[in-house]
Amino acid sequence: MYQDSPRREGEKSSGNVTVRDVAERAGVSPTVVSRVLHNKANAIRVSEATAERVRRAAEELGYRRNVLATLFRERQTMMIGVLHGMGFGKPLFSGTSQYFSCLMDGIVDGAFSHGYSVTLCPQLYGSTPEDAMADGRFDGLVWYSTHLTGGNRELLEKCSVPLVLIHTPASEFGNKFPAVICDNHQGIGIALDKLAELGHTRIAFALENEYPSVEGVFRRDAFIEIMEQRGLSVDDSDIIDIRADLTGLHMYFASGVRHTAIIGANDDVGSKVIALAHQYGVNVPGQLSVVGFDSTSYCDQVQPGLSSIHQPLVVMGRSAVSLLVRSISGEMPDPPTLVFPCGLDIRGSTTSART
Amino acid sequence: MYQDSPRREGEKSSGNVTVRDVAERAGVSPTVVSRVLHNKANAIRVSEATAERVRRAAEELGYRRNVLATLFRERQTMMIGVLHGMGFGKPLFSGTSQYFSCLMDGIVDGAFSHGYSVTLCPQLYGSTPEDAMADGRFDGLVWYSTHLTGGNRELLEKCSVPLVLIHTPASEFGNKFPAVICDNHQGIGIALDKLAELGHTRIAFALENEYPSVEGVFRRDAFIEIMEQRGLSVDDSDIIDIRADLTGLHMYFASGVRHTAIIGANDDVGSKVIALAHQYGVNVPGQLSVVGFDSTSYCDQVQPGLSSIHQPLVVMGRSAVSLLVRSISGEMPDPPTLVFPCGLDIRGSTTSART
DNA sequence: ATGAAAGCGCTAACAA
DNA sequence: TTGTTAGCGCTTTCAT
Repeated sequence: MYQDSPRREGEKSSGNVTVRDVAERAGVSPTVVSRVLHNKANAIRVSEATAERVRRAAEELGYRRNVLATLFRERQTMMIGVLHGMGFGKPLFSGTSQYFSCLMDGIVDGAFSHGYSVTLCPQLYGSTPEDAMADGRFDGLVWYSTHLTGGNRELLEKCSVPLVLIHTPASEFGNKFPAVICDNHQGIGIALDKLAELGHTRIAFALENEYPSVEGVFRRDAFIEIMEQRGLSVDDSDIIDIRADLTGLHMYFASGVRHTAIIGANDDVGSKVIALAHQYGVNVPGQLSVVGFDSTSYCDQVQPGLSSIHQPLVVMGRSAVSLLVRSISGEMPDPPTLVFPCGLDIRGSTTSART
Repeated sequence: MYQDSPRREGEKSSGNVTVRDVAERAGVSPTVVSRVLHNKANAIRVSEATAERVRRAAEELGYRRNVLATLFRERQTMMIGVLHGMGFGKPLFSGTSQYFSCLMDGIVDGAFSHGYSVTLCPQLYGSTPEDAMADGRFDGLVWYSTHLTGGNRELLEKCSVPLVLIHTPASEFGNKFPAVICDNHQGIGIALDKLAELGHTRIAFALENEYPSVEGVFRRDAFIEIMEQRGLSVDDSDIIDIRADLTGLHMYFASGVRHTAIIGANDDVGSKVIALAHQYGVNVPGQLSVVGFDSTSYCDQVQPGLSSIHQPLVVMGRSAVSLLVRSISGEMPDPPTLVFPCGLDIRGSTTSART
C-alpha cells in the first residue's frame, strides 16, 4: 500500500483528494466536477466560468482521479490478457525462436491502436478455472496455444469472458470464440510446389507424432492430401515420427535416407533434421533438401539456413486483437475463423534434386 | 460491455450474481458470504454448517466474484506496468536483438514469483504526465530506458507510484527510485583485460556520441579511465563517433585504420564496425578485433560472430521486480542501486594482435 | 457466530 | 446549467 509510503512527502497532501473535495473547494457539486474533469468530449453542459473554477480547485488540491473507482463503475479495464500455452505458463521471449516475439509484437500493436493495454500471462484470480477465466481485470483474453490438452479444453470451455484463439480454429470450440490461424494447407502446398519445381518426388514429412501440436496435425494431413492429389503416393514410411527424444529421427537416418526432401512440422523439427543429417554424413542440401515451418530466427542460425514456410505472425497478432475488440463489444465476427495465407522463405537448405 | 453479449446464454442467468443474492438464498447476511467465500485463511468465524450452506448457494447461483469491486476497495491490482524507452512507445520484441526479450523474461519471471502480473507499456490513463503516472491500474512501474531525454526526466520526476529504473542509476533521480544496472565499468575492464592478453595496445572505442545513450556514456568514460590507468594514453582519435548515419565510421575507415581493436558501445555499434570493415577490405579479426556490448543474438548473426560483453539481463529483470515489490510495500531498499557484474562472451571477432 | 450500517470514489438519472 | 440521490459490489467496523 503505497499511500503511506515514506516517499510520499513532496506534494501537498496528495493521494486522497476526491471529487467531493474539489467540489467543496470550487463551491459546486461533485457531479459538476466529474463532468468538467472526466467527461470526454461529451456535451459537458457546464458554464465555462464554473468549469474554470473547478479546474483551478482541482489543480490547487492536486486532485488525481481514482482510476480504479472509474473502472469499477464502468465495468471495463481497457486491458486484455494474453494466455500462453497451458494458460498459466510463463511466456519465454528469449528462447531461440522468435515465434512468440512476433506474435506479441502484433498483439501489442493491435491493442495500442484500439486503446487497450496488454497483460502477459496474467496470474488470474480465483482458485477454480471458472473463477480464473472470469478475472474481471481483463476485458478480454487472447489465447495462444500450440498444444490443446484436455485441461486446456476444459478451461476454455468455461471461459466467460470474450476470448480469441490463435492457432486453433474456432470450430474446435463450436465457434464460441473467434480465431486466427494461418493456412497450413496452402503453406504446405507452396512448399510442395517449390520442391516439385526443384524436381523432388520422394518427399517425407517429419513431426513429433506421439504428442503432436494442433497445427502439426493439420500440416501432416495437408501434406498427405496434397501429395496424393499430385499422384505421389504416401505411406507410413513417408511420415517420420521423430519422437521427443529424437530416437525416431535417428532410426530414419540410421536405416538409410530414402527421400530427397523432408518437410518438418516446424522449424524446430527442420533444424533437427539438418543436425542429424550432418551427424549421419548426409549432405544438406546436396543429398537432402529440408523445409521448416514458421520461418523463425532459428532458420538463420542453422547451417545451411533453413528454408521455411512463413506465417504472418505479426499480422495475425494484430488481427486477433481486432477480433477481440469486436467481440468485447458484443459482436460475433463472421466468419469466426480468420485464415491467413503463408509464404515461403527460401534459404540454403533447399536445392534441386539429384537425378 | 460483454455482460449482455449474445454469447452470454449458456449458464443459468450468470453474470451479475452478487454476495447479496447468495446471502439471500442462503438465508444469511452478505457479510457472512464475504467471509466464507473470500476471507483467505483468516479466522473465518463462521460455523461450518452455514459456511457449507453459503457455498452451496453460491454454486447454485453461479456466483462469481467481481474482482474489480475488490480491487477498488483494496486499492491494489497486483499488476505492474513496464514502461519502455520514451515511456509511451511500443516495445518491439521481434527486432534483431534479444535485448528486450531477455529483460522481459526476467521481469515476468520475477513478477510471477511475487504474484504479480505484467502489463506492457500500458496506455496510461490521463492526458497529463502526472495523471498518467498515477494510473491506478498498476501497483508499480518498471521503467526501462536507454536514452534519458528531458521529457523522460520530467515524467519520471512526477511519478507518484512506486517505480524501479533499469539502466539508469538511482542517483540520477536523487535516489527517489531504486534502480538496477550492470557494472559497465567492470564490463569494459574485462574486455580490455582480454584484449591486453591478446596483445592489443592500440584500442578504440566507438559509439554514437552525438546523442549517446546513458550507458554509452558510462562505457565510454570507463574505457578512457581504464586505458589511462593502464598507461595507454587515450585522445580524441581513439573515440570514434560513428554518427547516426555512420558517416563518422566511414571517415574512420576511409582514413586508414589506426587501431588493432575496437570496442563498440553496444552490439549494434559492434556489428556496424564489422560491416564497414568488410566494406573497406579490413579483415576481422585478422587486422581488427571487435568487441560489442550486451551479447544479444545479434552477435551470432554477424560474420564472424561478435565477441561481446554480457550483462545478466534476465537476472536484472527479476531483481528489478523484487525491488519494486519491496518498494510497493513502502520499503526503500538500501543501497538504492543494484549493480550486476558483466561477463565476456568470446566469439569469432577477436584474436591476438599482429605485431 | 452473525448481522446492520456505512463507505471506498465515481457517475448516471432525475429533478430543479 | 446545476444539484440531489442513489448505487456499482465488496468488506470492515461495531453491535448483538
